[in-house]
Amino acid sequence: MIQDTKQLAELLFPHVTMTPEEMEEKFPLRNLPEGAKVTRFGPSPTGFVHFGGLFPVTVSERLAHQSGGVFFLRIEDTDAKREIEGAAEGLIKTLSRYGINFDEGAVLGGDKGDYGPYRQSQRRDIYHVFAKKLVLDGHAYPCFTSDEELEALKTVDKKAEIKARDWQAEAEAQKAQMLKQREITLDEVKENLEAGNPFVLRILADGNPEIKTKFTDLVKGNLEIPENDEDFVLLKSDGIPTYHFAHAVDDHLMRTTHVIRGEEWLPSLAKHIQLFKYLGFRLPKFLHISQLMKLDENGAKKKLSKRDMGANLDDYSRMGYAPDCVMEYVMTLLNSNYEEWRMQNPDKHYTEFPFNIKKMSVSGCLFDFDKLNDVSKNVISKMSADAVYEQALAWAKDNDAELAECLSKDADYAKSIFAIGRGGKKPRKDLTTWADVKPYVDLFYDELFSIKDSYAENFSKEDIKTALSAFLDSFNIADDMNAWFDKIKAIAESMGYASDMKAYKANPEAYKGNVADVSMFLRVAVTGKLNAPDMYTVMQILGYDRVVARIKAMINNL
RNA sequence: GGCCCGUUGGUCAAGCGGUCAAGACGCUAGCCUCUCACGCUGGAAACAUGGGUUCGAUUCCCGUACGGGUCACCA
Repeated sequence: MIQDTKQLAELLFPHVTMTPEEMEEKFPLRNLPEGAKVTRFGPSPTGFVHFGGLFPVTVSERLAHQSGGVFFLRIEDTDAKREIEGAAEGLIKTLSRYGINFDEGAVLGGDKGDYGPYRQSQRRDIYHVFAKKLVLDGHAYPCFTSDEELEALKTVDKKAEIKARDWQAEAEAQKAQMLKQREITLDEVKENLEAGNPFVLRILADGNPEIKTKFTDLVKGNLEIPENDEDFVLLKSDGIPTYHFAHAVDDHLMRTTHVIRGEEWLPSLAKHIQLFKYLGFRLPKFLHISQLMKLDENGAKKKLSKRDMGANLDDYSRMGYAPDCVMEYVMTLLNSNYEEWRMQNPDKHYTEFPFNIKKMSVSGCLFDFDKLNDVSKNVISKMSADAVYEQALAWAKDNDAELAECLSKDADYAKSIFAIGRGGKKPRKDLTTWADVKPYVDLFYDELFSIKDSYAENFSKEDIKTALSAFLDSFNIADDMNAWFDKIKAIAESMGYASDMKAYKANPEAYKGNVADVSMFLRVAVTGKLNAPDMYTVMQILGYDRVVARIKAMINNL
């Protein structure tokens, strides 16, 4: 180990002139009311927003905004190799559709806020200030790598070979290697530097894994964390920090109070605790959130991975799920008393729910489409006809041009369709996604209308024709619902069908059928389907001419 | 394999030493009803396992099994 850390630090970071103290002054503690939480979302711009990612994001957003704090966006673009062009913008737009908005950070159009820059790739100088301090304090050392070693890094896919690895041998080799690297001398450092050899900065870990320290995670509860003894990388050879180092520096300087992330970070927590300690930073609170699982072909639980259907948040938009519905589902999973609250507050927005960290699940959960569908159905049933119209139309414009055409040509007409059975205590729940709209409204549009269901064989065509003709003879669009239905009952009676369901059920043999059958004759002719919303209302919306035309067409085609 | 986390019906879950072990989704029987969509009343269905501690364990402790996560110059 090099004793003269001052000289080493100057050698490694001659360009760094600022001190950690100056950094502290530059990014002072936030002036926020007591209890206000500062949280962040720190995506790496490598793709779409993952459904599972919605968990930590939502918790972060809720906790910050519910407490009058700050929720900011930090782009963690420390891995240039994996970065995807435009991914950051895509993430922001997607989240915005889901009602997740940031107070500060790397928002669209540039940085906003006093704690930036908010892209890690632009914070290099800041990290180096603290890297230098760590070297100075004897907590970090350079590790030079040869070209061959660098080359090997590119070709070896450690992930792919994960099962075949000899873990023990590997660990021993690593340990030996680490010890050797620590023995580098000042002269060797100079030589390498002069030769232009790249190096990574490693932490000099003095932990003992045998020693476990107690740590309280706000979600997981009391944990036992073994001390870290692994000399993990702080700065990569390009001078950009790894996640661990960037996390410590950024969350400290940006004054994050609550670090909210997936539980896959739990194994790294020991490293982070150690780093905060070496840096002299106060540890923020941590919430490690359980993973969202999916059932694989073999019926085994698996982490919902990127390739799974339903992993990409944008998939839900395409499938026609409204963002509010997805968020409602997420809330039911995030807080176990959410559904109870919802029953008591059916009309409130989910942001009014008092989110409670204590009510968060400690174990992971399985994604359940049935539950999503149910939640979704309920959310849509409570929307206004106008809201349904607007969202359905927006979806149709992107996904179904024919439907979009129908809906947009007469907004009032479309809204009258969506108003059916809406607004009361027991609203209809026909729509789960916007993709359900077309088969639901098709009967109201001649260009979508067709006879989709057929009459059961046990009814004679003559009876059907007789009923349809009789209806046409007496049909008056101005009738109220009772008068309208009385006429149908009269037709039923005249044909030997029971007009009263109770009478029919008491003695079915006495009749050829009942008024429900007669209604069905009409329903198929008018709607093309065996099942449809209340027929009186349907006819009112369709109007006299179309009702008559469809019934006549049916009589002719039978 | 080491380390970490978890384990209540098919799924999400309440429970925090004494309960007939909530509720929701799904499934299911029936009622209501002009069909559907609602709504209503029921039903089947669970504390992984072995030891402790205790008058008493789903609840506390230890082990086992099972599940998950992680072990990069990725986050």
